[in-house]
Amino acid sequence: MKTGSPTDLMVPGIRIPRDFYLRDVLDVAPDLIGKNLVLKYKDGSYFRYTLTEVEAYRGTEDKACHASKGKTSRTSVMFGNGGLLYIYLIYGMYWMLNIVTGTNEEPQAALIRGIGGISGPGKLTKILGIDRSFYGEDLVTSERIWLEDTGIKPPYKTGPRIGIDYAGEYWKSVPWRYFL
DNA sequence: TCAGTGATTAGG
DNA sequence: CTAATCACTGAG
Repeated sequence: MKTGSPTDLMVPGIRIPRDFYLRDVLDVAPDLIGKNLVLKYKDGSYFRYTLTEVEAYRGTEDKACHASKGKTSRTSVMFGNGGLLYIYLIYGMYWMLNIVTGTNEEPQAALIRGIGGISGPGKLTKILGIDRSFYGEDLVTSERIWLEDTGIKPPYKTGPRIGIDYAGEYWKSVPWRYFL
């Protein structure tokens, strides 16, 4: 069994059900802080890391959200029900891990920016081995990746989202980044 | 500050 | 087909 950093709760919890993800991303994203991300590998080993940093991307209005350019083959999963993973490659090197939220035709997702002691969305997917093959994976039914609720709700801070200079002043400034 | 790196997208 | 873009990272 692989374990995380000393900051991890490292407490097994209960798999989070569908309803959790079907809410608005502005409710789900802060609720993700303190939840455990669990990965099970083919050799039987586990990762169980606490989510420490998350960003919300919300709807076609949000100029920072990939769905603002409409539904494409890449973003299609965001237009479905919550609980599935939206994965994409950025700068030719880094896979981004996003959790789709909301209900049908409400394109939303939460970007996972930090887990356990690992800070940075590109670094964590590299360490976890998350790639293209996780696109559309369902956190509610998957045998290799899911979220657990330990019942602990740590206090969190908020701030503007990172790396979205192209989105314009307003969308750049909304405090949709949540972190420990 | 800046290069690396390649999928995705819009446009011809 | 071409070219621009990019929810990042690590080196200097």
